[in-house]
Amino acid sequence: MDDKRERTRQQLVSAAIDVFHDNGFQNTRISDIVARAGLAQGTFYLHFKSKEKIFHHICSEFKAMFLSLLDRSAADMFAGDCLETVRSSLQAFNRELIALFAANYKMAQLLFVEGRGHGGTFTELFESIYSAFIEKIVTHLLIGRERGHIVFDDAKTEAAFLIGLFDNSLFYFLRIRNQIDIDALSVRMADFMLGGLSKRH
Amino acid sequence: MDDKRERTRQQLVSAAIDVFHDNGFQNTRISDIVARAGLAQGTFYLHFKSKEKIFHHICSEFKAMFLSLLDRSAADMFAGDCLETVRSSLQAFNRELIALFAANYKMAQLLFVEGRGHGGTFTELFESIYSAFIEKIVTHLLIGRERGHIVFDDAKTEAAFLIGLFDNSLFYFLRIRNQIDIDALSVRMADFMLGGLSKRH
Amino acid sequence: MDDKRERTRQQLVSAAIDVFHDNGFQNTRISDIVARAGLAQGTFYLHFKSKEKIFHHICSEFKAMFLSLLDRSAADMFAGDCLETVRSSLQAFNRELIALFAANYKMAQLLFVEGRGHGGTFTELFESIYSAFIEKIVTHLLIGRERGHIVFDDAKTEAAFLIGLFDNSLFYFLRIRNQIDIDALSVRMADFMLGGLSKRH
Amino acid sequence: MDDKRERTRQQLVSAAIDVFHDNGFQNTRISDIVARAGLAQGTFYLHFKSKEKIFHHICSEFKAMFLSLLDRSAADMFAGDCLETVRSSLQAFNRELIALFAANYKMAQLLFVEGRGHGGTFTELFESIYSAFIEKIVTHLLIGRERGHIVFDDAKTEAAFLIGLFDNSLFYFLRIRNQIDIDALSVRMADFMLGGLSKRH
DNA sequence: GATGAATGAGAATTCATTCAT
DNA sequence: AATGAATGAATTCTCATTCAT
Repeated sequence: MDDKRERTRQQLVSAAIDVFHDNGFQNTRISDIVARAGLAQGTFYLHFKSKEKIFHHICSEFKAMFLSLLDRSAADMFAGDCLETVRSSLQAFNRELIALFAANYKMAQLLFVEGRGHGGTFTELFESIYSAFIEKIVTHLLIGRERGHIVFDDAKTEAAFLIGLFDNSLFYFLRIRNQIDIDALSVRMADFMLGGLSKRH
Repeated sequence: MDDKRERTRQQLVSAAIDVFHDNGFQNTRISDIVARAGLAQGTFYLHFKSKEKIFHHICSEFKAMFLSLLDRSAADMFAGDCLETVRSSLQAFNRELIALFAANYKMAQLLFVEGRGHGGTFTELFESIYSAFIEKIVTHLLIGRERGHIVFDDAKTEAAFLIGLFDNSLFYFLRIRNQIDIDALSVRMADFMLGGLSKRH
Repeated sequence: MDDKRERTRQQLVSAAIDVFHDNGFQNTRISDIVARAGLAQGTFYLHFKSKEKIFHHICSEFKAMFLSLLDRSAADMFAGDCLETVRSSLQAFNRELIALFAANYKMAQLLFVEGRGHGGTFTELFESIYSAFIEKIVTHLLIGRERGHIVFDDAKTEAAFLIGLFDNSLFYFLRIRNQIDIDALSVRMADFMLGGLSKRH
Repeated sequence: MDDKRERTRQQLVSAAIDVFHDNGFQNTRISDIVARAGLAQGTFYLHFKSKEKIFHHICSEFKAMFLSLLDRSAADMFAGDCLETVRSSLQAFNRELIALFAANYKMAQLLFVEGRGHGGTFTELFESIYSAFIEKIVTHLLIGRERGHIVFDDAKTEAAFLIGLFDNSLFYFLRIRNQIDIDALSVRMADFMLGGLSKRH
């Protein structure tokens, strides 16, 4: 039955997420993955050609979810009629994004930590997701500026600000504090973002 | 002569910074370091016990510079009389911090990228520097709030925002854009930060 | 199959006994062992963590046989009714001991030669077996003295005499002469021992 | 001055005896020797070509003392007129031999432990001294038998008995008990030896 | 002669990958 | 498909020996 094959594969993936997260990609041995999955060494190679491939598979899964969320949900980030509409769409966007990261915390951390490394095998993957993020934010920032809600010179700089703010907060809450209040954070984050993007008075 | 020993050691450190930065910590072999330094394999072990130790040495060097800058320069970050004074001290602080990171770009990236990884040998080092950063920012945020310059609920959340903003911008400018206008960035960053921390109107 | 694993392990052990015996422990490289066993380098580490561990394993195996023989066979060494009974039990004991050493000549030599070295990793193992030997002999010497068959002041001194006599004879016959007449040697050894332990007249 | 050169050489030899004894030949590094001697690494090679050479030097020194003692002192071991004369010359011989070993305990142990190992670099040295010992004993045993003081079949077997008795007792007293009563031991040893070599009655 | 930093060959060890069962 | 023992290339690390000062 193909179900069985698929189940084994899923065991491998889920074990890999765990041990990659616990030990990092480089410190993880194939033997760690199969041990956690309760399978034999050789079984791994029936499903993935290498450690890189399974890591890629995991990251791609998250990348797909992430890009799909961006498309679906970023649409009216800064596009509202008045500032309060903008604020609430930004809150909503933040909330969805934070929720996605929180629900897939380990995958997200893997991609954003391991991928960021220099010379890593995953730089390409990371940069594709990072620039998609930047581009999407830039697009919406420009819309927001056009509508007069926000003010800035260089959209990419601001996008870098926003992404850093977002990324590091999740790092802080999920890894350092080990808990997160999604609603409160998305609201406060939206306020900070809008404050930062507002006209200086 | 002790000069000779010290010179060799410096060659190793500087070669290590380069190859760690180019290939990442894990992808670097001792043989890469000594090859870049133009020394023999065994020479490495005369100076450092392992790859971990030399990485630690490098990060500690940067950590020391970083903490000393924090102590020296963060003092009046939010402590001015009026908002404009605050703005200019924040700009000054940003400028110094960016300059430090830019001048020691490779070391900084090593610590903030490799150190962030899970299960890495350097998590502890990274977290010590990260929490020092958080604590320092928190202290000054509280002063700034007391003086009425800024507004917020939870200082640590705001600190995470600020650090993320800072860290990711440098990542973006130094690695993706490969150049940086320190003055412009420190000014814009200070504006965004103050905007984000201001009363919502 | 577990049989296969076990067979490989036995190949390693038996190859190790040979090369340790030929070259000595220190002069033996893991590569010598696997080469003799016709296996790959890595295979060694599937079964033993290090050269020390396999040596320990080998010595322990011999130690177990030795101690079991002591328990089984030393019982009435000096416990007979008359001197002639004592003589023949001593002969029997010698014969068994010599036979054990002859049958496991290489292991015995390893333990008694390599183990005796100072600062070696095996001093502890050797001394445990040496003192077990001493204690056992002492016990029986005391019985023999009680029954009036033998005469001496300090049992441990005499035990050291007997063990030296035994150990060095085997060394001489097995290594220097390269052959041994077990029956003749055990008889002559018993005579010498009883002569040495008898009342001076 | 050549005195200085000689003094440095002596420091090396004496340090080497100590560390060889503490760690065994193989576990001793040149760096251990020079560290103990308080000299620089390179200095070693001004005096000895290798670790083997200095070990050889040390053993040869002891070998010379040993062979000279054998020549000087074994002469009338079993040559006396009556058994009591034989007994006292044997005691005297034992006493001198034990004294030599006790005074040069570390050198003696080195030769008799390290040298005995298989495949060692020193097997030749050890065997030359061992067979000189055997030959000397055999010579005198034959004299003793001729004079009717002692009884045996094969002189080499008996020589192996005597040497083992001697060697192992010193091992026991010097290394295990860590003290030795030379007079008592030489007397008791002579008695045991003569008893063992006497006619069975 | 003495120094001690540098060398590099050689040995141990790890682990991704293969393959017979 | 699954197993897990075996493989061997790749890497770290040690230390006797050399050599410039």
